[in-house]
Amino acid sequence: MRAHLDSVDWKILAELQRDGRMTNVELSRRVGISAPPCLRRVRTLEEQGLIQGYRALLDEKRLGYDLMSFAMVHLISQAEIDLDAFQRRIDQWPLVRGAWMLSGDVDFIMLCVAPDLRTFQSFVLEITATPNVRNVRTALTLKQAKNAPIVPLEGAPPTG
Amino acid sequence: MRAHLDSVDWKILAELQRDGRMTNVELSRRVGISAPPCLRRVRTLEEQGLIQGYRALLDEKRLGYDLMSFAMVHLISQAEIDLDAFQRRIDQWPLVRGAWMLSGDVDFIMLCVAPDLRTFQSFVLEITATPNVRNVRTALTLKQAKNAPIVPLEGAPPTG
DNA sequence: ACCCGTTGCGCAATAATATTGCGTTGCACC
DNA sequence: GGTGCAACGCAATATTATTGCGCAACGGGT
Repeated sequence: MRAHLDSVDWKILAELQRDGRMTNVELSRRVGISAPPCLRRVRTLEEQGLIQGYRALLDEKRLGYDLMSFAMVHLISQAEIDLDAFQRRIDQWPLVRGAWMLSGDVDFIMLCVAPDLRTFQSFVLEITATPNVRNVRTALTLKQAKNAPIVPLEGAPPTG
Repeated sequence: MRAHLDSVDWKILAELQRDGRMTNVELSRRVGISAPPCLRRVRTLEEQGLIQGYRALLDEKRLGYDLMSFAMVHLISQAEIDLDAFQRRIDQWPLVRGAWMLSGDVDFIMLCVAPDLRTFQSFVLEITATPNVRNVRTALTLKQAKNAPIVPLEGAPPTG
């Protein structure tokens, strides 16, 4: 397995990040090699876990999730076992799209969706009622100002 | 064009959200119709904008972006023209992966990546030096606790 | 400098998938 | 009961994915 990614690999990642359903023929054309080695590279990137998967990007508003909000959670105990317990709790909440453990003031920040404010409010109550939760602050999003591909790839690795 | 999504459409969205590169043959098998109408539905969903695109999910850590952080920005003026100006600024920052305009205390929250702390610090200085920015608070992420598909779809629309 | 193992390329052939055309069916609305 | 629409699925074709294989480039060891 290739130890280091070359410029063709970076191009592949950038292209698939931009359009994950591009055909391999088109992809190979764009990165400048023929289709078979291109596909082999993609498979290798997938096996290495550098490509973790592919997702369709949906319009959540038009699918009934009008509301998107951040929820910032302070816990009472930050012991590892308690952090783990809270993460397992997060996994079980379907309204939580993304979540991050933070350094500093707030312990977790969660990105949540909900069909309406009432649903969201009762969800916040549920979070608040969760063991080890000290308090929850929320911030409704008014508008998504940017939704860029995961990693900024302009053809060159960030470390040179 | 179908006014309302039926259960097959929801299944398609759920499946493509989970695996955006699934072949149409496999997809059609999973949603229980034959391949041609399945593909036609997918195209329609794309044209309607309900499917906005497809993305490969990359492992940002292993691609050299060790650091992920939130940046919460207070602006001085919240006049529409100033909000728009700041959004255009956001678009030009490649380290910003996602950004949301918020209600309440903070005006914008931005999800940023960087190869290292030094790069991130100088980026924060750049944000701070941006016109109309009152202050920036940052919170480094220690760990991504969840990265779920955009919309929770368990086969049924949220509104019934 | 040469040999040799390794790696990755691309051509060509095959397998699988996407896409189109078309006839049929179910259903709402006269 | 007829008619038009919408969506289905079959079958045919076009396009794409995948595999096998031979060749060229590179690097290490003699």
